[in-house]
Amino acid sequence: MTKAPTLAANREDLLDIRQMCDAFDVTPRTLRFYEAKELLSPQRRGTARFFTYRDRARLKLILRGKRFGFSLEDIRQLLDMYDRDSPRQEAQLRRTYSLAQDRLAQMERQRAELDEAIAELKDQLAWGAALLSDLTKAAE
Amino acid sequence: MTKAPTLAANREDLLDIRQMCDAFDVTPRTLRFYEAKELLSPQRRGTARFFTYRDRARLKLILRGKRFGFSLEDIRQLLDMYDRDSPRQEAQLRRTYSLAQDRLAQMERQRAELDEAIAELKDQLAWGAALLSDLTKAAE
DNA sequence: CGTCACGTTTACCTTCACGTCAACTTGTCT
DNA sequence: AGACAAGTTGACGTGAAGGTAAACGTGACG
Repeated sequence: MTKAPTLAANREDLLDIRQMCDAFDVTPRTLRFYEAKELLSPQRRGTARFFTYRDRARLKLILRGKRFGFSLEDIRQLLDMYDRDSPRQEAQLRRTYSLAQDRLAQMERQRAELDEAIAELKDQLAWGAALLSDLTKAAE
Repeated sequence: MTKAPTLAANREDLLDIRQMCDAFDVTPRTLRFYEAKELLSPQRRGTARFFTYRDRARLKLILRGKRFGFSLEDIRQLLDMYDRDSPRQEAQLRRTYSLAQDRLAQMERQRAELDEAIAELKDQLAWGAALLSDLTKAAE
């Protein structure tokens, strides 16, 4: 099991880079890289970083997105969608909204495909199991 | 709509590189690259390539795998799983089998996560829709 | 027979997502 | 104050997944 990311962190807590790395199993380099790409924006006290609840929520979405094969740039464009209480221009909101609709459609296609892939793989496994049991019998 | 990959191709048909590219919407470079990586093994008449039904089935799986964020190397290891009637050593079969079990578990986790992600996104969309309608009303 | 469109090979180029390393602060312990 | 661990910036390196360009071969057509 990979450890739960929210291990004893309240909404108002700030995590330093090490806690953040341990919580999400990423390297410091990765967090700095995401900050440079404007995917995260930790508080900076002097030069040190402190990651807020918002950063943690975003990082969770980033890592999830990656698992589904989205690029960081793709992900960046969508992250704002999840940012409920940031000020918005209507035009920008409309763009984000329609982008999110597209993404939803894409994810639903992906789900259908995933179901299909799972069914196929199960089929192959059944066949493999049968073949293995044949081999075992033949060896007696 | 992207065109159906199996457009008028029977199991015994051989496709040349152009037909293959058109059918799957990839470039020749990609097909040659996959061949070099031993993901595909088209017939070679002299220097020319002809892609078999097996190649087409494999390419479909390759592209699907990519959409789910798997690397080509990941995919290569699994492709043999789908290769029903290639000769097998028991040891190798067992490895492949257990690898496929792992992959199945991984895909089922991914499916759960995808459902969650879809639910969240829908929620955000509903909220966005409400916000947009507010903005529209306020503008009247 | 020329040439024109494709296909092939080899080699180098590019982008993304980080890893690695050096040089430098900064906080902490003693 | 000295030392040590951790964190930071900046530059450069790397592997995956192709793109691009040059040089050559080859079949089809007029």
